[in-house]
Amino acid sequence: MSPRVGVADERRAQIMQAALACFTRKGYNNTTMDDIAAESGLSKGTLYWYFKSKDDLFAAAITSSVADWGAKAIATLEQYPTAPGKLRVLARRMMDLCKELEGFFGLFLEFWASSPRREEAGKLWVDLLVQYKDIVVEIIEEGIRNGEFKPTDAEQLVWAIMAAYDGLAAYVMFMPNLNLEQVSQVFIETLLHGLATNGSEQ
Amino acid sequence: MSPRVGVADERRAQIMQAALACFTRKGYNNTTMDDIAAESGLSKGTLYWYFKSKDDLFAAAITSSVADWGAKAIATLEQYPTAPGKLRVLARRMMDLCKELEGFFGLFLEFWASSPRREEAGKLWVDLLVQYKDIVVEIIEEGIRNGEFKPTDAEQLVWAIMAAYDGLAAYVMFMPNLNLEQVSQVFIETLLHGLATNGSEQ
Amino acid sequence: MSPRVGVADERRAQIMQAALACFTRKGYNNTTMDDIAAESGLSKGTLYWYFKSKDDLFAAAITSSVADWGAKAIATLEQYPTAPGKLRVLARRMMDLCKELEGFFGLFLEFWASSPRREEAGKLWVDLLVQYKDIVVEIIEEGIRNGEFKPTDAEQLVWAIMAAYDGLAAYVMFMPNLNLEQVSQVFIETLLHGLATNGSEQ
Amino acid sequence: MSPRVGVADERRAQIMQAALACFTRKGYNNTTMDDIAAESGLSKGTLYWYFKSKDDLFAAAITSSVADWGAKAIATLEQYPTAPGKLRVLARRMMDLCKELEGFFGLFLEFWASSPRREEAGKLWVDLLVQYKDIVVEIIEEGIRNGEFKPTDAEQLVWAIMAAYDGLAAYVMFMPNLNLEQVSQVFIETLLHGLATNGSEQ
DNA sequence: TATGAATGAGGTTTCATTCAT
DNA sequence: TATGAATGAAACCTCATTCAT
Repeated sequence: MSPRVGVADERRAQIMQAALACFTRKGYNNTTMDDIAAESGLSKGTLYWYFKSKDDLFAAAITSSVADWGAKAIATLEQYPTAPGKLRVLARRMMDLCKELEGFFGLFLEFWASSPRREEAGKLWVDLLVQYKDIVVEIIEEGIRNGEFKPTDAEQLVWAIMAAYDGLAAYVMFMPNLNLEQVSQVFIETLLHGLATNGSEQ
Repeated sequence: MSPRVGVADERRAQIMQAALACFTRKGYNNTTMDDIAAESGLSKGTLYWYFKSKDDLFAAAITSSVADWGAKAIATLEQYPTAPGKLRVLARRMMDLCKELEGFFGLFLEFWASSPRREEAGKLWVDLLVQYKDIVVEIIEEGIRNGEFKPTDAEQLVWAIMAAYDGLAAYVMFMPNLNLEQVSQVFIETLLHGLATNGSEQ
Repeated sequence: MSPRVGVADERRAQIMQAALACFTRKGYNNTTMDDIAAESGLSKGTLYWYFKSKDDLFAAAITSSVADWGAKAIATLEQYPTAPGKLRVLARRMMDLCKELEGFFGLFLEFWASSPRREEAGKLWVDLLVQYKDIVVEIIEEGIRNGEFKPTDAEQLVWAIMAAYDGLAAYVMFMPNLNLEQVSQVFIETLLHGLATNGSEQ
Repeated sequence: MSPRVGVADERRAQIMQAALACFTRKGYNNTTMDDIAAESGLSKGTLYWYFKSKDDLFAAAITSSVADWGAKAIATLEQYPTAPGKLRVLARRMMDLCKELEGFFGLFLEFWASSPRREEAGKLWVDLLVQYKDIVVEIIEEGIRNGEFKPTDAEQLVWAIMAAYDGLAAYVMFMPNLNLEQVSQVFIETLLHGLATNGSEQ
């Protein structure tokens, strides 16, 4: 009776995927709804059947994509017992993210800057950032409680760490030669060393 | 003939300043040439007399503005003898920059993402970044040579540090509550601690 | 087979009613087939099963509605013996119509003006107008034959009278304060006085 | 120095004229900005240089056109001494208007009905109507004061008269055979007779 | 019969750029 | 030099209509 159950979800996914491909390839402003229609193999009208506007489609696409990744990252962390171990893994995952999501940070910034209603547009990103920040803060504070790390204002530090990775994700867009793995490793090891309680090396 | 030169430069400066004001206020895409004409008190035609295109005007405006700052930063550093001291000062200057230049990183990213010829547009930023990177790398390597810092791949680390500050500059645009000073301080102290040779604290 | 007929007619009526509600509320162009689907509680596809096009649905809806009223009006007239009496009643009925049908004249005019095939669209209205005109002409000519009215070119006069009521129906749409009852009464009494044979007042 | 003084006004007039031609030919909704651009020999962009929107252009065009006529009509009236004489002239002028302005009433109704902001759109017409109404009311009340007409609620009567002419102007659009002159004459004479004080014929 | 997803032509508007003066 | 009128390509979005179930 309903062989078409989920057609709507499928279509939405199909459209968001096409949109993401176009957006990352050409940027938000340079991507036209026609581009997305062509990429998805659907008509422009259909795009508007599933999404209210270009803005709406963008937000949906970027959110779902980032959310997917977030879930995976958290799951992975569970298995690592020590705080430094967790941070190292997280760092590696973030590098992957930079490649997988290819410049989402820049993409979002473009969207945000171009949006006449920046306030609103910004919330989208703030929500995601805060969510991840909290996860990392918890790891560090746990490390502090365990005596692995020395007392530190974790919240502030995490903002800087996240900003570093977002910034690198952006850098790599126009500096493809940047060796993200090395950068990330040197960075995270320096930080871990800086966080370490004296005499303890992990 | 030569007195005219002054007029032309003045006009260019006048236009770039107006452009910068508009761009930072409304973003690259949302700023129209009409906006800039109105802000500068000149006519649209005049804008095109001094600048080839909107792209061109943007590049000129952002470059001159950032270059100004670069010179100042370097001059300041001279006076501080130790590497950690220099880094601390630099960090403080970078925070100021975030406020002064109000989200130039985001602005540039938007411009880059929106530009059909990204390659070209990216060069603008890469040049600036490399320039600053070299300065900071030199400081750190000096510290290593002095025995203040332990051996580290300075180049890689500096990319991460710069990315962090650029990222924070972007974050603060849509999270005005972010306390940049604290973030910067915790961040830089952790890094300095991580760089420090054992037993030595600065 | 025959029991189905009832269902079909019911559906048609249901749709026309919903259509009329939307059209009078928002005008012809501003009413979408989606609006009508929502108002009728049916799907858009169903609308097209019963009506060939938006044009078609409009014509059907407006015609059936006006036709209903026409029948009633004629029936009422029978009971009044004198020509002036009939005209007075007709005037009162026309005022009611203005309210009941809320600006059908304007609605039709919009439809007609928007229709790429005006010729065709116009016929719809001409047919209705001629039909009513003939009724009123007959009343006046009867009055003339009876000696109640002085000889007059009834046909021409009736066009003006009908135009007046249609025009008022339109006026009242954007001048809701217009007191239709008073306007109608002063108008009709002046006309009746103008038509009256000397010495006779009704 | 300014051979181009008045270029703006000239262009505006040129555009409004072209717009009016298109609007009366094809209706408001069926006229595209491309049509007007083609008709005026200008580019679409230029249309928007002089007028904020299609609505705006429509309002400007219709207002200026009707206003032109109004001035002429009033001037003509001065020369006729008696109230009936004035009304007869006015009637004749109104007939001319119907032809000259070819269905402005219908055009406006379409515009009004199609406008999402009807309130606002309606004001345009109300203002014009009230203006003319006052002129005619004044004529009739003068006639009453002179003893030419019997006491009557002039205001109400005039609304009906104006509605009749507007309605006729609309009728004639889809009934080109309607003999406006005769209709108008029979109508106005009947009204004048109805208004006349007993024993006086004009 | 009935649904609602899918279509795509076409509309209004914006805006970077040019050019006559 | 400077102006501002003029251009026109292109973008987003709507909506009457169709069609596979």
